[in-house]
Amino acid sequence: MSTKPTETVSRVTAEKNKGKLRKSELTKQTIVEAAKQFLWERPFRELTVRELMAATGTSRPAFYQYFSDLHRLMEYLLESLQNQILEAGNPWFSDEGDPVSQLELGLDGLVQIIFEQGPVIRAIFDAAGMDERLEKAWQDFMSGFDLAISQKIQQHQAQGLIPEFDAMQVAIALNRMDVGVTVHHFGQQPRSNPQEVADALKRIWTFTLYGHRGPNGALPIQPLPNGSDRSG
Amino acid sequence: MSTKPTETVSRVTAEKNKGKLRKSELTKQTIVEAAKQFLWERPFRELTVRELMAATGTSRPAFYQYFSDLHRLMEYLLESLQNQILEAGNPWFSDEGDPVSQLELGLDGLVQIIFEQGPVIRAIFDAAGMDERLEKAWQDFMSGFDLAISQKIQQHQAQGLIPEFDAMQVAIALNRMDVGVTVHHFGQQPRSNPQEVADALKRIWTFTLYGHRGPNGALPIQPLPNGSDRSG
DNA sequence: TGACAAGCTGACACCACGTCACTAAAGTGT
DNA sequence: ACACTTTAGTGACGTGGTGTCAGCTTGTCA
Repeated sequence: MSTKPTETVSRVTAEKNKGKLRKSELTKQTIVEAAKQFLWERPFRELTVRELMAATGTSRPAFYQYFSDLHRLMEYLLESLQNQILEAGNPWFSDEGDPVSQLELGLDGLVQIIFEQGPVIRAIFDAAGMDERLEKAWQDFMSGFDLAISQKIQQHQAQGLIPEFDAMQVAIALNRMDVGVTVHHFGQQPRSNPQEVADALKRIWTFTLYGHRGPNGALPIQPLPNGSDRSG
Repeated sequence: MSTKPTETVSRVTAEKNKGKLRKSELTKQTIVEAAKQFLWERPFRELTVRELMAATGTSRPAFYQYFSDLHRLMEYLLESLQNQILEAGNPWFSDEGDPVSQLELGLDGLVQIIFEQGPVIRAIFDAAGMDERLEKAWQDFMSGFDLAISQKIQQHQAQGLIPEFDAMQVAIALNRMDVGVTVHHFGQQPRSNPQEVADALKRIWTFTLYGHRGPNGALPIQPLPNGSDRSG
């Protein structure tokens, strides 16, 4: 976006590269893949430019042609991740179907994605604490979800599906829970069983937002005079 | 514990030091205080031994007489914290009174403590991602709560106060939520209003565990679809 | 083939770290 | 108060990872 190739190069690229990657782009992807592979086995704190580049076969200084430091590399990974999560993320945000089922679907999808790249996500999370700019990027990433979730809550509150409470505060809490839980369970091998994790998250989300029973055909919030509420 | 003073010193200490600190202990506390003060203003990643010791007035190498590195210093802070949290922590774990009220009391206490030392706790949290041993200590710290909470849940499940579900998974999730939320809100200045934060946490905990009404026949939280439940 | 750019590299200076041999200060017994 | 021992503190050093830079290769096109 801000750094665009020179005129000469872009012309050449247009002529010659029919779906073929520029060498630079190829090297960059090699670095990214090596990093992912590394992070799948060892934590971010042990990643060094030297070792990373040794794994790619090119020299250490070459790294700096693509990323100004390791945190920028993580920022790059975060961007890719963000797209994936938003995309496969959340049926709940659509306005179709029963909210509880859609919420559960969304959580299943979220857990699945994070499960698939747990260690890499954990690395981004860890790295965010070590670099101001990456931390900011992570916060923005999270804030986006905070906002989307709180808006959805408010929408359902307006429809009477969810009781009144401070939507943003609850959204922030549930969001932080999702991150903490998935990083905990999937951040390093051996990873936990995603189904159990998803079940716990679904329970907390649905109980908190919709009460302990489904809203479809049943009152989302029902006072139930006598106490028999279990049998989940 | 492991490092105990020599025989001579301990005898002398017993005789002469009536509440008077040894010089070394004094210096150590100076370092700890300087660190806390620093972390109240700037993140852990910017803390260096040089700058820390400059603030204490003693030389940089002196630091290593008390802590083998900055992460050990954070580990020391974690230990102090642990005591405080366990202590003032959780009325819920006692078996007296209405569980929902006790849970809410415990959460209020927890939020209060974390509020009071938010930036320091955040620093420990950040630092945990940068050092293997500190990370282990943090995990143990968290696991302790996971276990205690899940046992309490199981106990209340046996009494029929809480519906059946995987207690440990839910405990882990709620615990990670607490950490994520409090670090988010209180980890740096300006800190959020602790009351609002506590309210959100209380809602999620109680709705998840006890449903939206108290198990004691009382209504700890008014469900009231129209009503405003957050007074404070 | 000459010329130019893209990609890559060896070598460098930098900075924070952790250690060590040593000095200074504090404390202890007479 | 003194000599003596133990504890506390320091200057100087080597190490390892970082980020940069001038220059070398490689590839491409006229």
